[in-house]
Amino acid sequence: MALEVNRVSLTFPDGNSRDYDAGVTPAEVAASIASSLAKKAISATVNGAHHDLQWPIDADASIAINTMKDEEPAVELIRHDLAHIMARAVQEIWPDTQVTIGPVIKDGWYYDFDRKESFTPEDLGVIEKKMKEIINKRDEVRTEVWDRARAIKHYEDLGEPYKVELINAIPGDEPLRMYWHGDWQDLCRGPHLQHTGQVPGDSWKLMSIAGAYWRGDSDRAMLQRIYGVAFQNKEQLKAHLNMLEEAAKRDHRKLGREMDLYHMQEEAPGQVFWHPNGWLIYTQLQDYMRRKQRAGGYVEVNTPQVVDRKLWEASGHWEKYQDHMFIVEVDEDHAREKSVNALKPMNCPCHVQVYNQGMKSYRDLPLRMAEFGSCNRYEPSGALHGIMRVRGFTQDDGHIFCTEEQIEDETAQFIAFLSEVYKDLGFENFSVKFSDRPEKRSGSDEVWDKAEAALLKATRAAGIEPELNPGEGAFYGPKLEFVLTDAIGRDWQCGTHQVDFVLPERLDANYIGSDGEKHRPVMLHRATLGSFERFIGILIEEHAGKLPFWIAPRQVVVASIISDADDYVHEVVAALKAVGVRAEADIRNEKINYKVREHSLGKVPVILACGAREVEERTVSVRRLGEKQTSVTSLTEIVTELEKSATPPDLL
RNA sequence: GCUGCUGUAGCUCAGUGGUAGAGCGCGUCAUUGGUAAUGACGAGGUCGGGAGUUCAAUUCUCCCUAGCAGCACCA
Repeated sequence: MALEVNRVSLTFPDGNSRDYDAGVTPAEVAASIASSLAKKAISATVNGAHHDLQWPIDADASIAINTMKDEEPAVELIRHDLAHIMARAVQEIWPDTQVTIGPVIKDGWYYDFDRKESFTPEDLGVIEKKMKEIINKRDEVRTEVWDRARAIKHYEDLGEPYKVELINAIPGDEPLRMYWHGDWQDLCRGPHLQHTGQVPGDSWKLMSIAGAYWRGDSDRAMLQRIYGVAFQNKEQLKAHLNMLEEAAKRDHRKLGREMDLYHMQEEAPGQVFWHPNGWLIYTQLQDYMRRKQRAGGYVEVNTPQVVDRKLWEASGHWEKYQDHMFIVEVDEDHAREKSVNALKPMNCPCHVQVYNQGMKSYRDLPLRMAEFGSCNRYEPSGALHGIMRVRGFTQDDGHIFCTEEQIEDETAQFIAFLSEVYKDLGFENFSVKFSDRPEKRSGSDEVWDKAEAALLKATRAAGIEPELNPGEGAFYGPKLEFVLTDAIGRDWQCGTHQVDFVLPERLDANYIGSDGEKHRPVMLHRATLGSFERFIGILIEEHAGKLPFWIAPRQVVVASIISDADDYVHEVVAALKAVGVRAEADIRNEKINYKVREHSLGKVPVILACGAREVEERTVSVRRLGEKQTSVTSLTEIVTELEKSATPPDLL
């Protein structure tokens, strides 16, 4: 047969297909359809994958040409090209800067640079201006595939060692793709736009500068990272910036002050001084959890705060976490040496001590042991964050001692338990992550295989397909993490459920089986809220301070409109208090407008105003937080209604 | 812990090489007002801590400390 060019058949979204010469690029395909499409095209989706317009197609495929109207590819390319354009701008302004990597992230992108001088906030404006110039130049974007040696030589000659290292880290003989935005070049997987002018000039913004370790390794160079956000159009950018502004108002640190919940001070970094309002939330939550746990078959214990290092050595924590423990040394008069203790950083070893008292039978299992355990961890200074990441906190901790056969059922029960609690507290959705064996760990691979398999199986049996978090498990076992997000979308692990075959071994826990022999129990570490501190922080941000009535620290303010109503106000407050509602009188000599404003800012859910009319009719004027409307209700009715609202959900 | 930024009245923030200012809040007085700020007057600060430079430091330099953003860490 004579030599002929191979043909490929491309199928379009409408189901029609057309034949092209093999090696045809999506750009050529677009041009073959319409020149207007060729102009508007930004990329293609080929067999479901995002494809550069310049990448040749060698086999039959499905194809869709993307334009700026296609949100997903458009946003992806805008952000990705902006990363390159920003890097080009930075190198044009400061040629001694070295470039590293610049990926697309949620809402935008970042790029990491190595430069002697620090970028200043003012520099962001300068860079933005240069980026706009580059966009206006409408420079062509080109791409070529290079072999490894050529690429390495290229970057060595340019004095870009980070790029050389990146290439060396790319596995095997994978071809390397090079991109040019005008004359500026970067190593990049792609795809990219056709020219810089396809990036909208006004739908993005540089946000901040921060440090970041090269390749995420704290032993390596600290680079300077510039973050940007980008969207399809100006309106979306505006909406995003507006959202951030609104989110800042929900920050628990701001609301904590405004609602007078707690404070922190220099003498006790990372530790909370709870004020009456905050402590009300805390105790309300604790009372609720205590009831739930009792109903869930847990026994509650309490264990010491200061514990000799011997126990931590036995558990393995001394070896692995000593730097993160608060050490307490005590000189004892007649002792040969100082006694060295640590504030407990967690409760598990203590719970095993309680378990180990007396003989346990298989009939005692599963033994569910709970403690509101106060812990102290010397967290790195940079990790502290309001009350969400602290050095002194209390876990709603629990350890379930059980047999291997009981793991699955106990896991399923816990997931159901946690879901109920989260729902009661206003969290319908949460993400679940599965963390498997870390590099630094105790226990044999065989034990880990068993633990991971058991936990995963139980989770799936509970109808949850967790997101995989490789290598993030605890040193003694795999973890299930229940993650909630704060006002600006940062993830926080709250609940956790962990399988542990290691600690019972190290601390010699056992039980007598039905065979009359000693056996090792499995330990399940679990916390529902995680810590009260973090959970309350999340709770405040989730509800923007407008907490569910039953958990709100201040529930009702009864405000007088005229002083002739004062006696009646006190009567209303007394009636509410009598049924367990947290009510306070406000009979200050102030106008009702003033009182309403002040208590609204204080996030009081219900304001009951009383004037001459209410006194006369034995009613109250009800104003609920967030509503402009008021309504008049009889005293007896509102007392009944608020009594019900104040009842915790588990008691309804 | 690392990089950068910040720390002035209870809060939010201005300001200056010659020991400080606003608004809100707080106190007093007047006002009894119907659903997000009534008015007048008044009190309140070793300008995060220490050292240095200087005739003089809240201001400039260095160290420490705490906070903020991100990274790293998170039993």
